[in-house]
Amino acid sequence: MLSTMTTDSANGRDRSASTRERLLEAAVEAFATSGFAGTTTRDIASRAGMSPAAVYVHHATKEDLLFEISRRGHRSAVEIIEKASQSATDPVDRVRAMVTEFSRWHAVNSRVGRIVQYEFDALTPEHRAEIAEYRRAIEALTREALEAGVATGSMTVSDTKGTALALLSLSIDLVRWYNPSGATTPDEMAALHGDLALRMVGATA
Amino acid sequence: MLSTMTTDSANGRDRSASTRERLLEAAVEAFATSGFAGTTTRDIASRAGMSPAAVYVHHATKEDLLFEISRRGHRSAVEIIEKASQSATDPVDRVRAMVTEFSRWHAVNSRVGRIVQYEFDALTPEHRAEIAEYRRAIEALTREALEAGVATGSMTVSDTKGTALALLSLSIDLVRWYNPSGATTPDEMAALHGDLALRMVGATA
DNA sequence: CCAATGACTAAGCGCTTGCTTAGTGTGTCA
DNA sequence: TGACACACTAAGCAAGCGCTTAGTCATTGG
Repeated sequence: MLSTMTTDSANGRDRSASTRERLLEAAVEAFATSGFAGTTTRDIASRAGMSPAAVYVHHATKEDLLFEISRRGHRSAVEIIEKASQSATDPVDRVRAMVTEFSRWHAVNSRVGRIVQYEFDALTPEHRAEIAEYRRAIEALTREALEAGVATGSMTVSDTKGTALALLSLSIDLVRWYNPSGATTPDEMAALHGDLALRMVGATA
Repeated sequence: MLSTMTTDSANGRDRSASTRERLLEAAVEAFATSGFAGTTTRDIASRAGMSPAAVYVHHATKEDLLFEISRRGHRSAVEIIEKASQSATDPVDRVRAMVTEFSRWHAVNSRVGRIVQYEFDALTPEHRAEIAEYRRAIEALTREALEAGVATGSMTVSDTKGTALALLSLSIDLVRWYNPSGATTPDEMAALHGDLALRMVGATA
């Protein structure tokens, strides 16, 4: 029989793991709201309902919290765009899928997305180097999709690098203003950006 | 005869005004590099070659420096996009001019642009209210240009509000990654975004 | 049942923060 | 020439910072 653990009957290991996650969630809220430099470790602890020192039982430094959030966020985003890239063989369908899913991800995960996109410079040089790899992968995948479309003649794009960055900008800039409790749903944002992307690459919808 | 003032023979009033500007320029560099919360008043003072207390001779608080930078930046951006809006009667030409000039502004002023776009939440509620007005004006001008194009039949846009935000995203997201000492010039960015904008609104280039 | 383990806290250390105070030096007027 | 005005600084204050230390207490394996 599977564990019927309730919140107040966790064993040591479960308790530790879930507290670690609670602190990460508290850090996401704090960093997304106040930025990394504007957030205090006391703020993170109190959002998680714990004493200031509890943060350091589970995470070595404040920057380690940021790195963990940024790494998970980037890996999730890369996964989404890779999956979208593989979902279609036709380059036009592929570009639509990639932009649609990338925008949906930024709308659904707008709090984490804000940290992912705006707190890159707050990472240590070593951590920044790892994160930079994920970003390069996303840009490369996008550019390759455009090059494939140009090669088959189904798209008209003279500056594939610049256009790839512009496509990504549509999705990424969402985290600056998107309001999860507003009227526009992630699906609507995703569909709009997917349509706009096809126009931007000169594909016939 | 006009003043032949040299840097070391300024009178009190000139000296005061130029020191005030030097501190603002130092604050722009500091805020753009480290963010508002990550910048110390000592950092601003030392970038301006002065003692920490000198900041407070010319500016009441650190947030006042941010507000002055943000206000000037927004006013300049509004001016640019208003002028572009008035430069053409044909809606398609107007949209191209607006996006072209807005992107050029963000590429040329990428340091100030970063502060303008990312430090909005660091302002006091009163200051934030004034800045919000400038932002509303920019969004309204853009949406109106699209509505004019739809009305004359020269554009095909079903969601004018969403598309207006997407057009602005192209320009604004520049400040996140644009490198002034890189290979791409502001003119190139501006032209690319102008072209993409016309495709996005379904205009025949 | 008892020693060991490890999650968690109270208190606080050394340092930095935004900003102030008290004073110095220099150019400007009557 | 001397009193004033004002740009600017040296020193420092109260508060808050990231992080540590020393310890309490509940759970667990033998």
